[in-house]
Amino acid sequence: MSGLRARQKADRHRRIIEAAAELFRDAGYEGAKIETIAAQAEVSVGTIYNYYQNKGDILGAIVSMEVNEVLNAGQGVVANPPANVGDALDTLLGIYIEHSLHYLSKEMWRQAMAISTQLPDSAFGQAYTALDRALTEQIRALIARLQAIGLVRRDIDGQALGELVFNNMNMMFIEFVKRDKARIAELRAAIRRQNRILVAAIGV
Amino acid sequence: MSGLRARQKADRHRRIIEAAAELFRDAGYEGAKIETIAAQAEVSVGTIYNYYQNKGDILGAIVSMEVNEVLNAGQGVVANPPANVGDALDTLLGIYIEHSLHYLSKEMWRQAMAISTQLPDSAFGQAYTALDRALTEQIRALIARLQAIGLVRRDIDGQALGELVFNNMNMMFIEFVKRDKARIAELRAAIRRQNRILVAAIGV
DNA sequence: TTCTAAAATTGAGTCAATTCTGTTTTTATG
DNA sequence: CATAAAAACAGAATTGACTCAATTTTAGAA
Repeated sequence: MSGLRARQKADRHRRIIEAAAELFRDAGYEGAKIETIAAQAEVSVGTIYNYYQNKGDILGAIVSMEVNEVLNAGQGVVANPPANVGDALDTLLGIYIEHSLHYLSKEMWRQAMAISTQLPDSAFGQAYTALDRALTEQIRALIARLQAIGLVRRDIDGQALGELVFNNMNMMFIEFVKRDKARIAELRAAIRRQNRILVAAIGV
Repeated sequence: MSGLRARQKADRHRRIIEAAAELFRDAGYEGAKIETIAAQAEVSVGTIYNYYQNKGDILGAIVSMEVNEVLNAGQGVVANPPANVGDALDTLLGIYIEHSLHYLSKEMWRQAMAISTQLPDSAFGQAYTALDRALTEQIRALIARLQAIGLVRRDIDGQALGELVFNNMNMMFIEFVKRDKARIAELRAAIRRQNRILVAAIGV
């Protein structure tokens, strides 16, 4: 079953994603018509719906690539964190934030977030929630690491703290993508300021 | 200019909101067709669009009523908070959460949140952001009150703390409305657990 | 009362996502 | 090779939010 059909399938998947990514960037998510994506990918409209359940799922595939890359980059920090709680958190969250606009425009993020809330049970909705959980888990792992090193008090509830840090960052990120004018540097500074309260509380 | 025309206008507004609220609840947001809302409100489709810019704005009007009610209820807690930081936060956030499903179903919340992210510059998007800010401000006011009473350390950055608490609650609430099965009691317990870290850090 | 400009209403028409159904291509089998 | 079943494709048809030009209603002046 890995003959012609499978190859064509993979190729069509790729063509659709590439066409969509380009059009989403150029014309925006709403501006990119399925018909246009289909034309550019050289498939029919029906075929796109054979590959993806809806327009959102196409965007979802692009978002997944982005977040997985970020998760990968984050592993390095968890394995070898800066020797200071504040910097450790700032470095990990900094990686998330700095990577975030690499493939996705703010408008694409807005759409992706909206869809994941609107249709939490859709393929993309579930994938997005899983990605959020993976990020939370990575922050929790960093905290556990800092506890092991002795930089964070052992009696701190690492799970709760990880959720708190992720939730705050994520909410700040949502507000960030909602305002086209907002700058990355401001976002990071605001999050650092908020985390300072936590850092003071959990340091040994 | 407060004659017949103004009265009819107010009456049509009310009829549209009432019809929409009922249909959103019964058929869901997507399931409620503008045509049906118009029929039930005894106006034409065009008239609805004369009163509201789009379907989301109709939902927006309902959400605003809900949140304003919650803000009102919260004032009492800020004016007269429980004599204990953990309880004070829990009481205020508890009011928000317990009221939240009074007029709005989870599905309606999901749609409202999605629209506010998707179209942050629309009438509703801006109103929603303002409501979020008002809630954050109320939490900040509670913290300031607790500082004044002497329950919270004066050197704590009240603004940053307020944002942290609100962002975390809001994110948890988003996850809550995304899962139809999630119970209010569980949500409150999870938030209490997260806030415990903060409470330990900021108490005198 | 009658008339007129402004305001509001109407519903048929437009547009784009999604669905549906008949056709074509691929694979597996004899 | 021939062929039948399965998988995938195509694009016309449907659906529902939203627009707009024509019509109706209202407020106030004469």
